[in-house]
Amino acid sequence: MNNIKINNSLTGKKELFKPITPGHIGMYVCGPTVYNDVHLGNVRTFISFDVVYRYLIYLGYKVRYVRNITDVGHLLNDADSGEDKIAKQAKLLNKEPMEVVQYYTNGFHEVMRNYNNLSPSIEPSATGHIMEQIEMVQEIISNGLAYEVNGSVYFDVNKYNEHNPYGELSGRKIEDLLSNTRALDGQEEKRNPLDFAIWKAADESHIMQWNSPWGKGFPGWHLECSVMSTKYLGKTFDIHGGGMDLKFPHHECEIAQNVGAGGGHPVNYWMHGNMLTVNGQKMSKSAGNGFTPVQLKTGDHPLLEKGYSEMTIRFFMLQSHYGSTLDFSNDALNASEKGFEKLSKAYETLQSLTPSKENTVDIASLQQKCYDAMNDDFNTPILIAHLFDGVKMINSINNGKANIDEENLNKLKSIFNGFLFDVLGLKIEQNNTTSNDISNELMDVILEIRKEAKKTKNYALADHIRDNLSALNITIKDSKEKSTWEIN
RNA sequence: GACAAGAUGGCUGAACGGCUAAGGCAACAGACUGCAAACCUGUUUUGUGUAAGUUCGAAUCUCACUCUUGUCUCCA
Repeated sequence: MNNIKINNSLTGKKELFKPITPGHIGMYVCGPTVYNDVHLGNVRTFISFDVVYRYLIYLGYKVRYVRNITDVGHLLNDADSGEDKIAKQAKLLNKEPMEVVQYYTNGFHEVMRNYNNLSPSIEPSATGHIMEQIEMVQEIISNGLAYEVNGSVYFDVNKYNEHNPYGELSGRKIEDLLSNTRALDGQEEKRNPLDFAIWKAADESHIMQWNSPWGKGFPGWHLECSVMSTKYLGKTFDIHGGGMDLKFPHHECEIAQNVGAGGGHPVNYWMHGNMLTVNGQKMSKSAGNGFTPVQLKTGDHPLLEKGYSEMTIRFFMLQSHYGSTLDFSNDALNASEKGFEKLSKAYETLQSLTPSKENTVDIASLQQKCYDAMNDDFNTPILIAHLFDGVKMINSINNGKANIDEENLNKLKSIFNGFLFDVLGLKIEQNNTTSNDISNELMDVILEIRKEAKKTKNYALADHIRDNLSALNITIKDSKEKSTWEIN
């Protein structure tokens, strides 16, 4: 079996991965809050963990992958006293909260599909687990780690910290946190500024609320992940993923809640994906520098020179390691577009290669390198570099400069199918030549005329066609068999 | 301010003490072409923020400095 190493954010070290139950893996990833469109930064995180999921499956593990939908409980303003995000958007749009939730959940799923992410095994929603959340609040209270004030329940961080290291994940010390706490409104109910709401009382103006032992209210944001991961993966599970920006306070609170409810430390390996930046700044909803997937596809954004396909973007993201920041720029995307084209073309060439008797390429070693790359903390950029070694082999064989026998050819095909498609989740995009709309038919006519002109050595006409099409942003690409075209 | 991550060639981005610092893009040359483009092949002498230290050996470890980013309030 393969030895996978994972950079564990809890310890800050690269550790050998050992599942709790051999052959089975439980993985939880914090999903989106469905109150508006996802942006590219969100997409990056989900692609990163999609590849983790895909690789573990590829190795033969049975993986239960849980990714939640947050549809309540995300407070908008400071100090746990603001409005619920979903409820606010519902008021603005004059819709039922669940209507908002459904709309953006659908949109999220569509984006995930377009980027070729696999569906998680379970995608639970916070509103579907209100009872379980109430139960966990009760457990925490009964363990003396939470207190109720005016119908709200707060987690007692100081008390927790007496026996447990609050801040262990993010490397913070409680004294530092205390000394740096800002004075905020709406904290008068808390005994300590670090305390956080696990249940929040709702007045009548709140349009999302449920009955509870403490009156009408709604669950705190951090609670749902603790509850749902426990319910579906057990009190301790293998991998917990999420964006770097969730490390504190969200994941820190999650640990505290699980421990506080008597479950012990919930996660063996914490994985955090790094941020996508734009001109060096974090892409975020609040900064307003986020591209929606649609804008990226069409290029309809001031910072974009043109549109890019989903697979170009997926490839672009996988060319960096999930733990590193990745800076988004037109140059970088153009480079990825070219690179992915080259890879796609080589894949098509691979299908047409014919085996020979002798063999001059080392496919076994290539395959081992691919596994090694992924085993080393899911190092997709290295894997891609090795696949480009494969591209060079494919082209050499195609040019007659190298030979491959049947056994190795089959192995090479399985490497590309396995790592390119199954693991990296890329797919070859079809050109516009297969569809049969009118412009394709017109272009066929034009290219046929040009072909005739070349045949009769009427180069003036052939060049005239090429130049005038070029003026329309249409590029003709000649090859030995036929000419193709594309719009720039 | 506290804590965390980081600074690698023209751009992007790997490496986690040990052969010529990966790969992609760009540039240049060749091959192909009627000529180009595309595809293919090859090449790209000064590149690891600054200054010290540990070591036989440092991009990698230690110290200082400069700068960047993130978290500390909702965010993947």
